[in-house]
Amino acid sequence: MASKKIKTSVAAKKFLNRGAWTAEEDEKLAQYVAINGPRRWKLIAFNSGLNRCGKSCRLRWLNYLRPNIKRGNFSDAEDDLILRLHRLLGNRWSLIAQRIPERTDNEIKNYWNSHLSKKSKLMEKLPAIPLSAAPLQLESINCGKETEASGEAADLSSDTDDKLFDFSSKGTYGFEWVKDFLELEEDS
DNA sequence: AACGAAGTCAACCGCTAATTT
DNA sequence: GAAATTAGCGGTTGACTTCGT
Repeated sequence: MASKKIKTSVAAKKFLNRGAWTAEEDEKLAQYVAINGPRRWKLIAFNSGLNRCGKSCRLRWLNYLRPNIKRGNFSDAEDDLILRLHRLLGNRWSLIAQRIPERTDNEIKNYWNSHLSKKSKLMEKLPAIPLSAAPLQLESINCGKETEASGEAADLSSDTDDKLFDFSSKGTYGFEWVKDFLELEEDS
């Protein structure tokens, strides 16, 4: 059954649009999601008249069309925060993104791969130099946004250091947990 | 000006987890 | 409880742009 399903899926894919989204497609998707909400992406893809798969629609919405997405250059504070979060969380891009307002996991991942991974390696070679010469400017980032994601990363809370990884008790963008982490880091 | 190398980033793929039936 | 469906994640690809020669 699975193989039949795969064959159907491959055949169907031949007729789906791929590649870059047009402004017209963006508009269709945005309109449909505004009315019906961002769920059941397969239905969204079908009902909105977009010749795209649901996965593609979801990605486009999450990374470009949804409100409150900041695009363009990363600030020094964001750089610094990403570097620190990556040291803490590794390649858990979605977790990192949840703590950097208005940035998507895909954008952060790309930014890390093209910019920060080099910077990070450089830092490792120069351990005496702190990650940032300036103190982390948490206030400069929009911290007021409490979201549904406050309970995410609960899986991490079962890790070795419960206090450090207990995100559930902090506001998603409160950054209190980051301060806790940085204090622990500095003490060691 | 022309060309190749390197960098960037939007989009896709495969997989797993979560949810629904 | 099992199967099917949906959502979400991280890695990778490939088109496009920029840079260096």
